[in-house]
Amino acid sequence: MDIPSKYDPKRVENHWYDYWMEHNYFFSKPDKREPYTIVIPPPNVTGVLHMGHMLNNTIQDVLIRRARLMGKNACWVPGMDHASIATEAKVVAKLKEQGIEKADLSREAFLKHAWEWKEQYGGVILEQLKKLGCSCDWNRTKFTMDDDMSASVIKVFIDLFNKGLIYRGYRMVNWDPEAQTTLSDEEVVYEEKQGKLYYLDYPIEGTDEKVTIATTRPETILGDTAVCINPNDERYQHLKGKQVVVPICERVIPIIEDEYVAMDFGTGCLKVTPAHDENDKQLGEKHNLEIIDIFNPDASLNSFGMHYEGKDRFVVRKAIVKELEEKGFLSKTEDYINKVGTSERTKAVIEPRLSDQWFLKMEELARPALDAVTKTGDVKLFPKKFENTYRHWMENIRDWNISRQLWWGQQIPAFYYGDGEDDFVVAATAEEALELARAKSKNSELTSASLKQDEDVLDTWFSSWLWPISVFGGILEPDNEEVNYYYPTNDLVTGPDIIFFWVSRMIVAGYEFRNERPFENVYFTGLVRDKQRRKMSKQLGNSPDALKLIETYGADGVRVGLLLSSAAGNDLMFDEDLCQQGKNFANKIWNGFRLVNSWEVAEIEQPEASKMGLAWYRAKFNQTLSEIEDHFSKYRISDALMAIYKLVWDDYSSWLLEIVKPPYQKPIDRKSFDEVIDIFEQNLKLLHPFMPFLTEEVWQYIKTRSPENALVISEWPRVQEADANLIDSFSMAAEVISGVRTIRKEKNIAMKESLDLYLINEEKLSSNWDVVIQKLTNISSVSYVDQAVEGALSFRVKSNEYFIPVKGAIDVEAEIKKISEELKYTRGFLESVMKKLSNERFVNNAPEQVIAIERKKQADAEAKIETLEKSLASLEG
RNA sequence: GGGCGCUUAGCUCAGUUGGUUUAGAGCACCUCGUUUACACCGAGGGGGUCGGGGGUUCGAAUCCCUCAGCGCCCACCA
Repeated sequence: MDIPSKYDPKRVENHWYDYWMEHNYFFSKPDKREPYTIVIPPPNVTGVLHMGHMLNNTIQDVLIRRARLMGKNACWVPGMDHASIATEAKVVAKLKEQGIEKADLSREAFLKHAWEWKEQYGGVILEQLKKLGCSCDWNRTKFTMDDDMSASVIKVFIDLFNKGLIYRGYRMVNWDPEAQTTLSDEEVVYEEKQGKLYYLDYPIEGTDEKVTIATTRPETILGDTAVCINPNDERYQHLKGKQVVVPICERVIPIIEDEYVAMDFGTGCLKVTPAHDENDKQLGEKHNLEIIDIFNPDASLNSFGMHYEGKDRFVVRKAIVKELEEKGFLSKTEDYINKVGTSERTKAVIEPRLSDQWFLKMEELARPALDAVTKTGDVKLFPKKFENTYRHWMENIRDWNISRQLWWGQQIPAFYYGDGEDDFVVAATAEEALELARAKSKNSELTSASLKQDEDVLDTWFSSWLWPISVFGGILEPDNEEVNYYYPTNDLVTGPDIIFFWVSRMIVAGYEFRNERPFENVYFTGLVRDKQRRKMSKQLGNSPDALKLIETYGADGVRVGLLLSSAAGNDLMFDEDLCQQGKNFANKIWNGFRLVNSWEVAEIEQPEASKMGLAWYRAKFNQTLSEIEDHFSKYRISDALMAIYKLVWDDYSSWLLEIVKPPYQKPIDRKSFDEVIDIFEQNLKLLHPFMPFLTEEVWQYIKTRSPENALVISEWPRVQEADANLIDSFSMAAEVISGVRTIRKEKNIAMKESLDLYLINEEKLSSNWDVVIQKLTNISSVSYVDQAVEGALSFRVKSNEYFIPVKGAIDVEAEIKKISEELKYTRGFLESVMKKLSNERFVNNAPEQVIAIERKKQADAEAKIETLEKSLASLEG
């Protein structure tokens, strides 16, 4: 039977994924085993697979698959996030294409469209994750707007409201005029923009004098309700108690005094617009100023904008500057770079806006979550550096604006029965609300028709912060079997960009609603960038098509490529060459299998070389395995993979297989063969979390396996003691092999021409390795001698000296040169050692062990120098 | 403006409490090779005064100071 020399991922990947699904290997339910749980960071329902997802989910799959192999009850919960702003924007855009305006639809009609959209387009990404090999328990797929998930959100809202932690407030919020909704502070991105500072003259009422203020937003003068000076400002003492006239609208406003004003910025005179600036609003409250809101929700001017009514704020800015200039109010303009808040989602410039919003008090809630990371270590962040970021945030936490002026999401369960500030109740259903409202208003005449539910929905993160609990029903049924078994989860893998949005809030929710951490470890991946360190983005078009990559390199190749150079928290400079490396590795493993598979087995004696090689590999394997375990324990996934990569490529393929390989067209002995197969299977187990498809394919090719014996559910090898002596002595033998190969190469001696090897065994190296050396270098005899062999090529390993007599004259001069160089290096080395040893203070202060090491170095170097000098003398003599 | 972090071979990074050869890996590079698993390969090789300067120490890539460059987070005085 012919096996192709190239591994073809396309041929096998779908097959094995179907096989895994068919046999329910990813399915998890509570049992006696130890659980190992990961909840997926739910991708947006609008999302398509990009490189960030690939990296993130590959890491999760590695962790889950390894846990499964370790005999744990591995449970990876997949799902999607309803992503209110993003999704609503997509649906609005789609409707617009069909000529439908959201404003013309009822809430119910819009939501119907939204759900239709979700059913039709949503969740593509989950199908794509399957292509990547993700072993999620798909039976558990959750959506943050599933009935039970929404019910959990509402329950939590009511609970927090009843605890007095949720309040309604008329506050300055970040308004996105394009999406026409509020954003939380975290959703605002500040960008440096070249702007101008306009100096405007305000006439002082009843005089010919004027006062000059500086502003970046001249259009807001129509909302001015005061001018403020610093009471300590010598320049403006004469203005105290006076009033000024606002240009254009000619409103008369007071001059107030407050130390808040910086005397050294601008003119030291500040215009106060309480409706459109957070600081101005605070000034306004302090000084009882009128609030004049001049904007419509879309940031066009309203009737306070006078002749600018209906025009956009930026249009008005230009126009009003012109008008001010014409009328002589503009004294000068300066270039000014300021940071402008923009919407993370729509990129629109944020407008500070006063409105009724819902807030969650965070300070008290945050405390246990802060301690869990910074004090008790109940929650560990990888890499650790993010603990600082986290601490800083949690220590300065602000109240969370949880209302959004959207329809797609969980509608806030507040019901109004009157116009008073406090005329509302919070309840899960309209019926309960009515009952509460009747009691609260002491009006038994109230009917459901007179109740009006709050129009707004809750911030998407207000549902996803419950994710690790709510996916197991832990909010609605806090004592159910599932949540008791799976919660707290083990590892969370996500990006550092959502540490505040999501990670910190989940920790808060965990302690508040279950009195327990939501997860033990958080692994932060880096950002996937391109070769030039640019972020991957649609606009730049530098983001490769994820599915195309899988098509080209195979899922395993892409997984390995992504993982090879991505330490936790480090950005990954993605380059397709990495996937090529992954693909090459897959092929290497494939061919390692092909070779073994081609061997004919016979009942013959096991060659000594094979016996040695196999014993050595066992030791090497165990040594590497313990390194791998160490890497995993520190979440150094790339390092773990690299260790396996080298084990399989170098130790297994290049050394072991070459050592045990039977001569051409000769059979291999049964014992060696069985052992190689066993070793290969152990390798496949280590590789499986990283390269699930290839390894399962090969695993099932080696032997016929029943579904109970699939690789995906086999057993992760246990660390056994590694024989360090075997490893050391082999590495010396490997150097000898390398020495012979170098000579062959330098002298152009073909491999098929056999050679004789002589050695002066100063190191007392065991002769057991001779058979291995002979086999790998085609040496026909090894002889132990006391003296240098005349007229032979030579090389040294430590203080051992090796000689290979060759036909014809050797190039004495070249030999002398080579030896002289080696001598020079060794003498230099010895010198550096002696410098230390002859330093009294070193000898007196350094630990004994360190001195012993230096003495050993000295002895080795001296022995080697002696050898080299002898060789040199004999050559020159 | 405040805070955190980074700077080690061409590239991406290791280097664990300062001491195991005058610094390691993978990739890339160079040379040779159609050896009967694999050219998606094999063998061999070159390449770094550990960002600059100063200090502590018997000893510094590793600790301290300083300068330079880069990145991230937070704040946001018109």
